[in-house]
Amino acid sequence: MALRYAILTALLDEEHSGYDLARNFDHSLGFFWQASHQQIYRELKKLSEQRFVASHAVAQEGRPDRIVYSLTESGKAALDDWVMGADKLRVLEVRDEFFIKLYNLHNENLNHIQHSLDLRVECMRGRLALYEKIRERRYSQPEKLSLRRQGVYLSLMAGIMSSEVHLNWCEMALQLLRERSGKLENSKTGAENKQSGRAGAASPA
Amino acid sequence: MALRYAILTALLDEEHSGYDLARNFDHSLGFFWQASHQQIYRELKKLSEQRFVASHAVAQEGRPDRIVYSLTESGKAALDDWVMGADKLRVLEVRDEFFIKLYNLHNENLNHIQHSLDLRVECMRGRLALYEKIRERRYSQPEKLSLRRQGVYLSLMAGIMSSEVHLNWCEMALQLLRERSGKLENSKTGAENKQSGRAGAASPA
DNA sequence: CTCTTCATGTAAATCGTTACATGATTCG
DNA sequence: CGAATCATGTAACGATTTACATGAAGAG
Repeated sequence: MALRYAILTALLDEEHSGYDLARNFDHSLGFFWQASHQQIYRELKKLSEQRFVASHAVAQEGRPDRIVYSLTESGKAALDDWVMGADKLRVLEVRDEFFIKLYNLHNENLNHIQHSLDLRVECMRGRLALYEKIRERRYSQPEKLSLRRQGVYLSLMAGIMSSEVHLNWCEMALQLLRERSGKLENSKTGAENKQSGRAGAASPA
Repeated sequence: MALRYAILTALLDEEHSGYDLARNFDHSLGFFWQASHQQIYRELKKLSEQRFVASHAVAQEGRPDRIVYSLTESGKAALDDWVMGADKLRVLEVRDEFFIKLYNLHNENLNHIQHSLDLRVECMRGRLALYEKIRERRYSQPEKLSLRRQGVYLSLMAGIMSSEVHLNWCEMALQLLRERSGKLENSKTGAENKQSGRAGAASPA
């Protein structure tokens, strides 16, 4: 039930096509709610049938028409009702299978896990850079924003803060694991242990 | 596909009933992967048919039997294979409809949003207290743990760090909104300055 | 005597993912 | 020429949620 309200919210300020919405609704909303284009098209159809959004085609040369959706008055009202309704008691639900893998850490997969962490670092740096740019461009003086834009600002800040802390965590984790794989390396070359071949290849401390 | 591996992971150290798993698998895994009891029972049945887990009933007086599941060798092997497999490129996916509501902030729902934030603060404090207790009891000297338990420790730390930062964020948000509702109050009651008391209480960076 | 907890489960509905399809355009 | 991007969609499947159901125990 939240996806439909996420879509209505993304249409508050300007109209969008399904394609636009799918890529990332607005900019920072995508951090707290993700959806594939199939979900969005399906939901847009339903919202359209219920007259919560209105659509009109915009012709383009060569490309297929864009079908552009905008929020109707009743859509706006439904959204406001939902916002005032009771919250789900689910707070900050993270779903990330990497942590399941981390529970299974052992010598044979240590390198693999370290590699995943490296990728995460890259990913988080990119995300942070994007968010920081948005922040500088559009939210540099939060006190002066309208109340609604302060809400958006706060969401953005939540995205920035949790990305930062996750980046810090990744680096802490990598450090701890490097100490470990360093010791592994030592005890292997020292005692001449010939384990499964590619156990401690990369990153010596 | 991740739920099944979460279940197998939870069974690594000790056997559990479906009921136990449903309440929260292990302790901190629940932070990164949630599932209802219906999902878990269904998955356990499948895992049982595939011989990835074994089950036996444990009789109890009065209450219905507990059906206790444990990891089999082939279950362990399947889990290890999955861990070594390619990662989903989805990093730190948060799904929290509160932020959709926050995008819709305006005068009419300001109080409601503030109240939601208060509840979040409570929730985060409770979660943090639980995690810190686990940390003190079982992970006070992370360097000395086995590699696998270091993985669990790192997951726990990720839970602690993101809960902390979310708590900070809530307090920052409340402060910003209190300034706003203070001004609202002022312009409403006229010149009388009766702010809500603790506008500068919390600690942003 | 009702409410909550323990403990398991079925059924239906919705949500989300993966795969496939179309047809023109631009990039290399 | 092959691949990627723009832009929309269908179909099938898998995951998740919500509602319902049972039956005994213990708390208030």
